[in-house]
Amino acid sequence: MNVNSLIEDKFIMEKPRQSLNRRERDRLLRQADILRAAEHVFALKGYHEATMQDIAKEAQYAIGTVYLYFKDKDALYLSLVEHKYRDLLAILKEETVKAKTAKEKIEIFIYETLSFFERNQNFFRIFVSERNKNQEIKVGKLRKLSVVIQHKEFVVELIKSAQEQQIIRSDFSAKQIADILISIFMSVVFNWFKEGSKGIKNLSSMSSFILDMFLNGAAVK
Amino acid sequence: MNVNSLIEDKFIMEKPRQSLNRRERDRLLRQADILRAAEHVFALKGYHEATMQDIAKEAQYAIGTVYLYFKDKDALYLSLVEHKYRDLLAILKEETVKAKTAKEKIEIFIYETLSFFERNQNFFRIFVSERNKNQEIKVGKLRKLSVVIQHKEFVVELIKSAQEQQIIRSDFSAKQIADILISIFMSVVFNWFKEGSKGIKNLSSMSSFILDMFLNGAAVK
Amino acid sequence: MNVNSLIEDKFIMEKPRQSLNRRERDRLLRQADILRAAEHVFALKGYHEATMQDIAKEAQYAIGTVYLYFKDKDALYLSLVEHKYRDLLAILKEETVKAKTAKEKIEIFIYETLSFFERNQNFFRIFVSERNKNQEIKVGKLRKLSVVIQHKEFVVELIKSAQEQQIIRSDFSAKQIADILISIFMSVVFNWFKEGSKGIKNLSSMSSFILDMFLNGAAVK
Amino acid sequence: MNVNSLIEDKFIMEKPRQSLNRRERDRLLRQADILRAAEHVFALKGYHEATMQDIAKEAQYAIGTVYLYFKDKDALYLSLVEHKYRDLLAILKEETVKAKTAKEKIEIFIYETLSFFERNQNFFRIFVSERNKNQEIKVGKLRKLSVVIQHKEFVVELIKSAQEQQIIRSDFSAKQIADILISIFMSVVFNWFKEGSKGIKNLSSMSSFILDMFLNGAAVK
DNA sequence: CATGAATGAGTGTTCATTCAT
DNA sequence: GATGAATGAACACTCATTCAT
Repeated sequence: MNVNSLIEDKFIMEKPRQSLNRRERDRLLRQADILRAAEHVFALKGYHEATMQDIAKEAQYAIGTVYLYFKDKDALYLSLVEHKYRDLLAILKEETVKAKTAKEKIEIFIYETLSFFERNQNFFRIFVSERNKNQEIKVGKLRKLSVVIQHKEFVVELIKSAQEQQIIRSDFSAKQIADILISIFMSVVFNWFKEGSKGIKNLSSMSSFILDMFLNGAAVK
Repeated sequence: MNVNSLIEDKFIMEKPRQSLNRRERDRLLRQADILRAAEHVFALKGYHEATMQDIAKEAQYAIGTVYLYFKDKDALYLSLVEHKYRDLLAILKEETVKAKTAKEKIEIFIYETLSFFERNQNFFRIFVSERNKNQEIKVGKLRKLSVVIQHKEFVVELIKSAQEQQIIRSDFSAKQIADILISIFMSVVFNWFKEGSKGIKNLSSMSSFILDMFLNGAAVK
Repeated sequence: MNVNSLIEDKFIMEKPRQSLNRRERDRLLRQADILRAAEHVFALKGYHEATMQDIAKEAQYAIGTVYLYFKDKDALYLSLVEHKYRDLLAILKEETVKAKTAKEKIEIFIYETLSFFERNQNFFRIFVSERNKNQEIKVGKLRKLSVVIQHKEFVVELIKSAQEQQIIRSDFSAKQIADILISIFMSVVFNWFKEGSKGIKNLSSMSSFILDMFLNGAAVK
Repeated sequence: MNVNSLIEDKFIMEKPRQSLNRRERDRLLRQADILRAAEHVFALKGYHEATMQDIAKEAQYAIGTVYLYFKDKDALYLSLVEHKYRDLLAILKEETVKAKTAKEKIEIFIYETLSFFERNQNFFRIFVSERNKNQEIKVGKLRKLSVVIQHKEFVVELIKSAQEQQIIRSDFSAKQIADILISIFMSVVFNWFKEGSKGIKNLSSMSSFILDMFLNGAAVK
């Protein structure tokens, strides 16, 4: 968990009084500890099998402490997902602005997301578990998390501009095509992790496989 | 739940004594009731949030009765998934043999699966939930359910023969491509259901969208 | 389970109408079947672990049938104990009358009881389990079972007459001494069964061991 | 439940830091509460009829609290029996060493055990219930509880040394004779409790009755 | 009468959450 | 603020008993 993204949470851009900052910084440090532990445990066991006790132990805090930082299990989970998405989104935005063409942007999007998940395998499991979940009433709030929506919109915008640049076909909506891009992406990453050590394909070759399949499809040309 | 598939379970090809059949048929009818209820509840709440009580109530049986037909929650869940997959697989096999070319087979595969999920929206949620789940130790047995494997193999074989017929590119493995086909498929169906009533695209147009994206990709040609 | 003792239950000494007798005899036969099964299962698993299903299966009847003959699990259990005690008591009375002296009667009592338990090892487990149980509210009714009381009284009478004949000391009550006799007896039989095959002492030698310890005690003379 | 015996569990012979001791002592206090409640309830209802809820209520704790101290019902039961036996055994060892002759030791053994059960009537019921139980698979582990075995061995050693000192006859094994001593003992205590208030014999007279019957038997000399 | 499917109260156990220290 | 013991609602599952066939 990137502490920076936590600090941003607060938008404390007021003049930083030292004593408050110290307190605040400590708080964020602990929050990050707990989120790190939660990520590990949720990835390992899934939402329901993971207990708050597990997470507290992994974080090396008492269970009561966890509740000091997160109102309940749900909030912890949601916060975890939110921060991760925020981190990912920050990277994507930062890197894609460098590119000129929409195609380059898509390439960068794929490469950077791949690389993000490589560094965050635990989160990938959670990410995958969460896509597609409309059930689980409580956790369902996820879909409304603004970062998740922002991430989705980011991809849609990517496709939209590619459509404008005549790189992506325009006979289907950007949203539909964006979903398909993400789907293909997830499928590839999923297999990558499942195969584990043996595959160890490098990121570049995987990137180009995804891009190729996405752009050109499976048919013989 | 299709009662036929339940009845097939028994391979009762012996001379059908009426009295025995009656008992047996009753049993299967009730089993189907419960599976139907389970499908509904699991789809609505997911595996963990669904309680045996919920399912019993939905099926209008007492809790004990459910246990008369399924040894535990896990067995009920597994049985549900297994039967659904079996139904789907039976349809797919039956319909694809009619086709001559591999391309036709893929078309039929898409159309029939689409149509199956249209009739089994509840199961679709479960299906989606299950793909991607490596955690959840017990439920994890699912991946080993032979019908699930058979279904996967069926799709791989479909791709393989399309590769042999030079319809699908051969620079990637049939398995990789099969995964992508299923991914695209799932993504489309997922959105279809999410949009609910408003979209109501017809099956044929959706089929051709999936096929188009799968074969030709998203790039402008 | 001795069918005779079951028949006695009814004290039907009225003129035996044939049709009724037939019905009645059938009924007793089934009752005996079930009691036999219950004896086996209760001995194996104990009262609580034994299920009515277990017993029905062992008896090769449907569960409903068991309830046709015994009002509930408790009644079945009680009936079992009662019949066994009745059988034992009948034997003891029949055999001890043959003896002249009180000492002979005691010898016969020991020998016959030993021999009864040899033939009814299953019942012995139940018998042992039951002695000493005041807890288990429901089963506690046992202590009031008249046969159990009769059996106890029989032993007390045995001791009493031995006291009158100056064979047994009179400085303690017959009841106290009777309890001790039974205790010693149970302890020996318990070990006999526990040791199982290896010990295989014969009945006579065990009888005399019990009698010796009971009469002369453990002290060196 | 004697808190001392619980504290001994820990063999805390390290320098007793106060803070640690406090926590630990609290824990043992609560454990003792629960064991006390369990003793009461198990004695009253027996193992199976006693519910964890009953015990929790008796102990005035919530059900979850009981599980904080004992992993399951079985563990609670076993722990109870173990602690009681340990207490008894400690007393017996402590008191019998004071005696010189084997006969004195036996006298002390009888007197102290009598006195222990007078203070632990509830446990006596459990003790009696447990002797004689070979069935009940789980609870059957009891027989292997080392304290139970140690207690038995203690009595056997008592008899053995009495045999060596020519006080107890040697024509039967110490084990056989030990069993008989315990049997007689149990029988007397059992009646003592059953008669309840009216009997109120004093311990000394009961001791000598047991010893007399055990050593000299029931025969007129 | 015999059957055994159906019932649902009751049990052991877990775990998110609270709160006194 | 930090702790973790205490709580009790909730769940999966069992089994004695009933009753329609």
